[in-house]
Amino acid sequence: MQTSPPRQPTLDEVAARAGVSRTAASRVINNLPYVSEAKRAAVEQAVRELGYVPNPTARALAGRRVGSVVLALSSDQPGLFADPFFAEVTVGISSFLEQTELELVLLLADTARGKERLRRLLGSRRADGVVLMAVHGDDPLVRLAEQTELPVVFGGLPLTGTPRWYVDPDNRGGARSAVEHLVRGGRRTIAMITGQPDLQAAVAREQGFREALTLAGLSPAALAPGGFTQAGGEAAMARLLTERPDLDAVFAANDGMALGALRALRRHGRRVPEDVAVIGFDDLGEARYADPPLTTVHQPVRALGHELARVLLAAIEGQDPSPLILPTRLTVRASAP
Amino acid sequence: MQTSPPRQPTLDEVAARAGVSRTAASRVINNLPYVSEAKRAAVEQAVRELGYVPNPTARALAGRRVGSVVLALSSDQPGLFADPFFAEVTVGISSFLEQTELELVLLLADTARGKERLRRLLGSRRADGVVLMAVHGDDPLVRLAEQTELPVVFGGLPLTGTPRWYVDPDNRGGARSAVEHLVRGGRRTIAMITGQPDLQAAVAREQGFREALTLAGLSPAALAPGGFTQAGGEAAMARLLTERPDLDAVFAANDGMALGALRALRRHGRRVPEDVAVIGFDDLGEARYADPPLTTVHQPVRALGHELARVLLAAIEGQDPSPLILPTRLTVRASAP
DNA sequence: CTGGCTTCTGGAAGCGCTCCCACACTTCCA
DNA sequence: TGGAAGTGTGGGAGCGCTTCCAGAAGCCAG
Repeated sequence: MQTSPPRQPTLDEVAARAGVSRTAASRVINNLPYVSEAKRAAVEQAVRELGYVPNPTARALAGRRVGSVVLALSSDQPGLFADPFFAEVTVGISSFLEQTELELVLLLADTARGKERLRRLLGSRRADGVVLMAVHGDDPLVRLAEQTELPVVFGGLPLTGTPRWYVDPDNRGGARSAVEHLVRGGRRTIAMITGQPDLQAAVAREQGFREALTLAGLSPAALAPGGFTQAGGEAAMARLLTERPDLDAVFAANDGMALGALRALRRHGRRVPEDVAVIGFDDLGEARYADPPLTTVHQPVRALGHELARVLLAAIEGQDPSPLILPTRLTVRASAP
Repeated sequence: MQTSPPRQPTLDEVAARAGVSRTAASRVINNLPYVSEAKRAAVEQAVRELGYVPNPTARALAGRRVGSVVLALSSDQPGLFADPFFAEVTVGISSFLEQTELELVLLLADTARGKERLRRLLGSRRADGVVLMAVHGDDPLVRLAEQTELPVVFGGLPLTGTPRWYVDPDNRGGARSAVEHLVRGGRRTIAMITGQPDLQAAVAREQGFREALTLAGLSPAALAPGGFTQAGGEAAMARLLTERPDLDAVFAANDGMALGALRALRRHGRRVPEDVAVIGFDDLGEARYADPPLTTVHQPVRALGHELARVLLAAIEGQDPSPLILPTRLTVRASAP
């Protein structure tokens, strides 16, 4: 036997207690004009006394906004979210949303079911907006996302086309700065471990790599795909060493692959950085603790999340925020001094 | 000028098209009895033709369930969610929820505002249930969570008290198995790098450490807190070496600290495992790639998420699922063969 | 054929809120 | 001094769904 369930007070109860109409009470709650100071005060007191909290469900049904935004990863790799990159982005988004009343819904669409859910979501007003990340190659969701009236902000560009709203790290510039650093350090035989070719970030990093080499009058010593994983990077490095035993530097499209490369180099008896310099991309904490500590292109991951949320909010509010390219910056450590 | 917004069809429209009452249509949608086969078929066809999708907001308002569960981290460390542990748990939860219609709301309550939001959430029916993780020492939310009628499942036990529903890895047993392994390997002077004393997991791991030593007729060589961070682990290891230069093994309460310990040991010229064996806890991927690869207590993190979701669902459905202790298992690698 | 089941059926009352609108009362300026 | 414009005020119609309830229809034992 319980005491009667302490039902949440409703707006009607607040209004009754304050001696005003529900409409007036609603205006006070939402901080709208056309309420006298006296009534405003009365309502505010009633709210305090009753511990009133607006019911977001009712609000969503009656009004336009739903009160939540979705962070969706549309990937083909189950568990991709476990990548620390996304966790950091999520923290950034969440910390921005904390200043608002919006809730963050996580939609990890890495299965057919998940994708179906995301598709349905885009076609209906069940959230106020969507941050869409990790879209691969020809993901049909990209087109869907562009057609829906729901504001969709892309975290990272899709492989083709340019969405209306996006926030993207400067992948090309970052890759370029890495290569420039290697060239400045006297390296001439520079290879690259590339990421997945159906990810725009991987393509852009490879582009930057090639550009910088061309500008320096060099050409790539070799390239090998590493699939953005540590194991893949290790294998790729081994292949590169076979192909170009004379290479004196390698640029990996992310830190995980760079760490794998370090392992492979060690196993093959190459000293880092004396024989081979290594540069990664991301700077996600693990880089600092690598052995040797990894020189890497830092990207402001948490800021990325922050900006994604900011842009999405602006879009929801009917503004037309401009897309954003976030600067990246080379962090020099021992692996490529 | 836009074409008319392609509003989502409503249940009324489905009912009209199928030539039945809204009530009947609702019954079909919810798979309830008392609808003739003929009407059922008609409604199903109308649903297909119209592409009808129930509006969860309206559903939530009218019915009892809200259609979402909350994953809340009540911590004092902003950005704690960036810890790969939580990302993995989240993946586990999400993959379980994918089989249901429930959405996952993320509430990172690491600020006063966030905690206030969590408090309000617990006091209102704005979600169907809550998974609460990372509660520290005397977090007042624990009491609140126990009082609310909202089902709350704890991921990891709070420091004091035993909640009605929880899923917890076998921290004590895992720590014990680590120490037993060290003792079996001939180590006698065993130190520990402990976690934060206001986390039950840290306390339990220290307990297991002490128990196993006692059982082996030994006593702790030394203990030093490492705050669960890599940098903290590194500093702690340095202190341990000063205090007990003769130690031949160290158990760290998580992998991050163990990695820090590896660095410190290397810097101090100790060989791992020849001079000092190192064991960590968690086995989160980074352990495999450490140098040397880290022996560590594996805990089934994704399964933890999975079970949390399962238990929560059962609780929501009015059952009284039993709490769960998930087994941990020592993974032997080179740092403590 | 009657009464008592069980199975259908749909009207109507909400869930708690927002917002349109009609109306009242002030200003303020031509 | 009339009325346009600005400020308060609350009634009421929804938002799209679930669910209660009253009643119709079908079925079988007595």
